[in-house]
Amino acid sequence: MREKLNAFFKYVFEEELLDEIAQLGIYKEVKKGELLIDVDQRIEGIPLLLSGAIKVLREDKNGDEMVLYFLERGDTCAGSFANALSHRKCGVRGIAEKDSEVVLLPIDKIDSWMVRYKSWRDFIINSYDDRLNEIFETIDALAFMKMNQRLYKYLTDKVQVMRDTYINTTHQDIAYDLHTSRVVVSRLLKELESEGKIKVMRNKIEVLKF
DNA sequence: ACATTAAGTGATT
DNA sequence: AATCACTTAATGT
Repeated sequence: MREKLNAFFKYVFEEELLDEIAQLGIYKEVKKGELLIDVDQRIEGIPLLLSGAIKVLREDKNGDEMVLYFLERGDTCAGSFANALSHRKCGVRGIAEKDSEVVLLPIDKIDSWMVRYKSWRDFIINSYDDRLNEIFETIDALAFMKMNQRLYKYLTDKVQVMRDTYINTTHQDIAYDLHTSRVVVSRLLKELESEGKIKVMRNKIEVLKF
């Protein structure tokens, strides 16, 4: 556990803090497609992402959903931090986009770490800033971008997060993530293909330009 | 061979 | 850009 932490956090956190995390954190593997957190679920701990990728979605009462952003290794869901402290419920759903490893940090500790470790404070504040900026990006995409641009952004983001130019997914699943219909996705994908940006296959898309 | 699921298409709003 | 209604293609059993 300590080695896994060192891999990404060696120069992020102080030694003692790393020791505490290794000692108190609960290591958890989340397989692709599994739920890490769900809407209205009580936060059991702050997740530190060691490897993999988590897709974070917003869901409304009708069950309609939309992707907000992806978390990568070294990220944490800062929103869960405030929620955890105030014992509020979570407003988003987190699903593993691929097999991932997380460390769940106990709620009572993260508070005291704030005053004891500068690196922890910085980490949390940075995390907030990162998440906020990502949400701004998605708001911009929603408000100002046409569906074809949004689709392309989605694909290139996914390439980034998955570190693979091949995306295994169906048109329908993309439609759910962008909150549109499958027919539209199919047509726009074909458009992007004719522009030479991607190549579409059954259950698979290759992103050529990104 | 048949059923199921993914993807393509034309027309309509 | 969404929806409908339908076709075609790929895949599993």
